[in-house]
Amino acid sequence: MLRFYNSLTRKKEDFIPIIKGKVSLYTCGPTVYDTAHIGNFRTFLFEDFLKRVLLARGFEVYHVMNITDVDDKTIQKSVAEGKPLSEITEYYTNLFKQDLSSLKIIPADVYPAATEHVDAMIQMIEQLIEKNHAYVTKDGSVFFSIDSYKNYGALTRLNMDKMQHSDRVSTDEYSLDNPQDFALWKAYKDEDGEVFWESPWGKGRPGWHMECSAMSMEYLGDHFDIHCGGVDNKFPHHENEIAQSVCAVNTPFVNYWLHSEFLLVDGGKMSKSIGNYYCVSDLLEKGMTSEEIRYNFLSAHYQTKVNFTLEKQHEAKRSIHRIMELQSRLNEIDSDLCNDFPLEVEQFNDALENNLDSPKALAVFFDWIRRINISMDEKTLSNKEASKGLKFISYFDSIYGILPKTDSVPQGVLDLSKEREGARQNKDWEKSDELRDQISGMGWMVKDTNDGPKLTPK
RNA sequence: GGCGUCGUACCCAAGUGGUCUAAGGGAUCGGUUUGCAAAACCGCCAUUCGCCGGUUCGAAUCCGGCCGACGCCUCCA
Repeated sequence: MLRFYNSLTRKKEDFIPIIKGKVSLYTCGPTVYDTAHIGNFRTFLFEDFLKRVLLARGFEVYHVMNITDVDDKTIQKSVAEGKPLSEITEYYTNLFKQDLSSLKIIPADVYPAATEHVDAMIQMIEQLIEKNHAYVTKDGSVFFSIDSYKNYGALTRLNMDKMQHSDRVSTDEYSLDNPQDFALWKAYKDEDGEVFWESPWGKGRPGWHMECSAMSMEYLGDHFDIHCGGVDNKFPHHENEIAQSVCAVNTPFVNYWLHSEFLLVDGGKMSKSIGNYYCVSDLLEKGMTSEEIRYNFLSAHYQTKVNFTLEKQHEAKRSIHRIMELQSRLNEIDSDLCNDFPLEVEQFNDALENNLDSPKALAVFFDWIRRINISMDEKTLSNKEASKGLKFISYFDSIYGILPKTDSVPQGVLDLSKEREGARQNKDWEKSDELRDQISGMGWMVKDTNDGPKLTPK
């Protein structure tokens, strides 16, 4: 039985989907005003892991990830660069999708963009006004009245009376019923340039939280299974989303809220000014592979902070190597075809089902690796067990996605290796070592085994 | 100021009342293997879980205090 830690109840709960065997999943996507950084991708990678576990446990998953393509930052950028909003957002949306695919993240079923769902948002805002949960201000903005929703603050348990106001509360909010009311619709201002939509309240654009409520409802229905995001989105984003959605349709909104913790870099929050700021492409350029990035993120539990440092690449590289080494050892055995898994798969699944305990599952997997290696060293591994092992590895990788595709050995390297074998037969060690260096220079390693040389990528 | 998360070996990191004299990975060291290296494989590596008290037959796990780190507090995953 799958169990998740539900942020809403602050308990680990059995996962029971609304419709048996099916899961409706909504994950907060990026604001496409700049390149997403690896902190963002920690969350997306956690969501990918969740999805892969759901799929592996036999659920049918319908996954929606929004693209926020209109907000202050996107508008600012489009004005600053003198380009239409859509040009900016399309550019960064494409970059985002490239990064997703380079990290081997399974794509969502839909990526709805906020700007394509403004009508649905307007409709929802009208419903809220009608039910007295929202009101129009003089300038033509619409605000949600948090006093109209008794359970406001349930997710984060914030005491609204004691909250210290940050100086970001702008002066034009003096007209609000409650200074903490949030915008559903923002009236047009000059700095918005060409960005506006017509609405019953005049020109303007939707507030940030609105898109997730309107789009999740459109694609997943009023009430769905899982909503994910980073912890920082609990407040205000998710809190506001709940308020809007519940008040608009009077049904429960989301059953399970899952939040992933922050990624720290060199012990602190990533920030451009400190310079500890990485994008996926930065890491790839530094020679880190997408598998190594996945390993680093997935070797910690999603609810703990991960401190990312470049030195961790080594650990990832060695661990991945170890798995691949076993895989290639097993591949050399004539294995009987069989559909079973080793016993350890049960513990492995238990760990995953227990709130996605990926480090624990990894530990089980590495325990199994040691057992099989010992058994192979003692030459007591049966063909059937070898076959089970290969199945286990591929099942493992269907969830972690950390084994790179193995390249076939280039002909040039094969030729050199053959030449080196000749030199070794003649005990011409000098020439042999020279050829080994040459092969190494081409990115391949030679291992001299009892069955002849084996070539592996470095 | 309010709310919250966390502190486990040299590093990373599970475990949240008994099977814990605490998984797993990396590094180091020792060994097997090897023409030699490299790689691979095996073994070793915390009587102890930030500190101090308490509850309990029993605590890394629960409670209180202290110290330390980090985050959120109106548009940052």
